[in-house]
Amino acid sequence: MSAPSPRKQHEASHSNFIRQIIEADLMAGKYARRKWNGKPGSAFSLHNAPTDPAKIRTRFPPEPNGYLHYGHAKAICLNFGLARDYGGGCHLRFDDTNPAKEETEYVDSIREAVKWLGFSWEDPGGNRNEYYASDYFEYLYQFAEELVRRGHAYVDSLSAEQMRALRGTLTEPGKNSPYRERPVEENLKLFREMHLGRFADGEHVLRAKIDMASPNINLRDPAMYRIRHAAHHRTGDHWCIYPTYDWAHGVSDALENITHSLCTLEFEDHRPLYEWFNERLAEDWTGYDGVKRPGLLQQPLPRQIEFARLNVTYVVLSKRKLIQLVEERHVDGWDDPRMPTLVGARRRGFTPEGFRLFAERIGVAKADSWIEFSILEDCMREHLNEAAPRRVAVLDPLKLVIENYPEGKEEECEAPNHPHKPEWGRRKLRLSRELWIEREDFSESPPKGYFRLFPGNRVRLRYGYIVECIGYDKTTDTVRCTYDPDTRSGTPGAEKVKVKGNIHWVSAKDSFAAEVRLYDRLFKVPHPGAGDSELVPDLNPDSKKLVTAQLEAALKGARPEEQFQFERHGYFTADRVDSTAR
RNA sequence: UGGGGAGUCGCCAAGCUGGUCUAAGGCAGCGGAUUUUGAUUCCGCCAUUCGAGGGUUCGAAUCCUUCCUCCCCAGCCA
Repeated sequence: MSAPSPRKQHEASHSNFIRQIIEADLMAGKYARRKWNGKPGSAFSLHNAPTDPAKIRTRFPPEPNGYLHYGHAKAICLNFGLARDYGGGCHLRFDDTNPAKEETEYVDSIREAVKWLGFSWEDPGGNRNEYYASDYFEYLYQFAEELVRRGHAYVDSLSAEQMRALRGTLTEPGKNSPYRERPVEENLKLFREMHLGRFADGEHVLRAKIDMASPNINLRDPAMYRIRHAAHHRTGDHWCIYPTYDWAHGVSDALENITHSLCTLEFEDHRPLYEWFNERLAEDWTGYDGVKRPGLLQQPLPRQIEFARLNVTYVVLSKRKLIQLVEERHVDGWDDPRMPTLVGARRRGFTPEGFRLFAERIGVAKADSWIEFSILEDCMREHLNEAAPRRVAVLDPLKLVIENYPEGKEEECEAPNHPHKPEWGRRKLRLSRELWIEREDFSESPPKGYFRLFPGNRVRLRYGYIVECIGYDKTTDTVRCTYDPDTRSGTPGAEKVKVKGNIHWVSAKDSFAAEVRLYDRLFKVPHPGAGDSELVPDLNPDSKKLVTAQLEAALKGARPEEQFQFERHGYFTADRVDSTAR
């Protein structure tokens, strides 16, 4: 009978430049013939495979060397959201090409964070799709040898400093390395010896042979392999040469059948290189022996698309700055509720639903932008307003005595668990002569416009009676009141007296004390550490406050991560790490 | 001074195969209504203007052109 609310009818446009690209590709059937057998592989290995059931494939490719933060949440929602919306799959790929920096510990935490945000990396065909760049080391090595054979790569024996000197500058072209014209056979021999561990770190490096005069510095013969005698978190000591990001990333995408490879803006001028590598590998090649060899990668090749990374005011997301906060102990660790990490956000009470709403609300584009922190907070409140049951908590308790209320008498007042959801039921609050109220709800000499408790004023005890303040006893720090027995909430005549103020309370006898932590933004300025300025002076000294609150009895059994709205205060979460209910 | 990007309301962001744009939507803000949370919900208001100038056109945020501003790039990091 009722029409949908007009507000819901015209949902905001979710259109963005990435969706347009995908929709155009889908329309053109660009990726429709890709083959897939559930296992990343070369053109040869996929030759007889069936058609890929996933319409598109995206990937979230974190480097397992730190904790995920708000920025990653945006990327996760984007990649997984697109895959979901277009009948595709999104792979979780750990980009672990650098043995010096990566650890297994982070792999677990990243996996958990993605799951927590509500996403799964299983695809329409039922494949698990959890991959590691290190899974492709063998492919990468074989492909690199092939590029050497085809004259597209060479072993350089310059030191890092010498190489830098020859690279040129932003405005001057680079110069060719003296080793650039090494014959193919010699390159092959040296590369194999690099692989075999015959050289020390840094002695040689495999470079793509592109163009030292390119105005794009990434094309000035970029490194593909470096020698690192280091144990890798997954491959152990099996390798002593490791591929660079530029070499490994595009190939990984291609092996995994990725269609749309999304990354941030700083990789824009890496795209020509991304494409160069994949195109060289995908093209057919006729060797000096006259034998034609087919391309190594399935086509069409993945397409890299760049979007603007997330910036949030009052928040710092650079790894360097986050490490500084932890190491210098300005926070209590990576999962401190004030940290912009996902583990921190979770303890803070931020929710997956809130993050997904946030990602949707901020959109995705190519313009650098700063999102106001309040938008993130609003998204969280928007979800919690729906999802969190209401409870009463007095965070800064002040004693109140109802002098005309009989000693020993108790009454049960009913309060709804959610004002707009009667189906959530009601709970009982016990009213007695002595109560705790919020200190800021009383004023001996009220400022203008103050309509809560002050001598001579009447106010409603939420869900209970109307009381009138008759004084304040300084020595016992107690507010004195009388109540009007005819004004009990929910009874006939309760509305006979109109009052503007409505304050919350808990019974002195029935409530319990508990530590409550109040968190505010970590920084007091919108752009902490802007430019190269110091970060520390920008810290908000009041970002964390501990109070001993009086909580209503129903809060006693709160389970870790259970969330509530403390009426008239805001949202609170039982800490999953540290919540000792008393 | 090389190359690659970006500039639409306080903050995001649609639109950019030219007319339906005196520019969508969200957030914030401002009014007002409901309300036992100074909350929520609801209703209304909120860019004659699209970085600036010039041009093409009957008509431009959308096309051309000049200029301005901001961001990224010289790791054997990602």
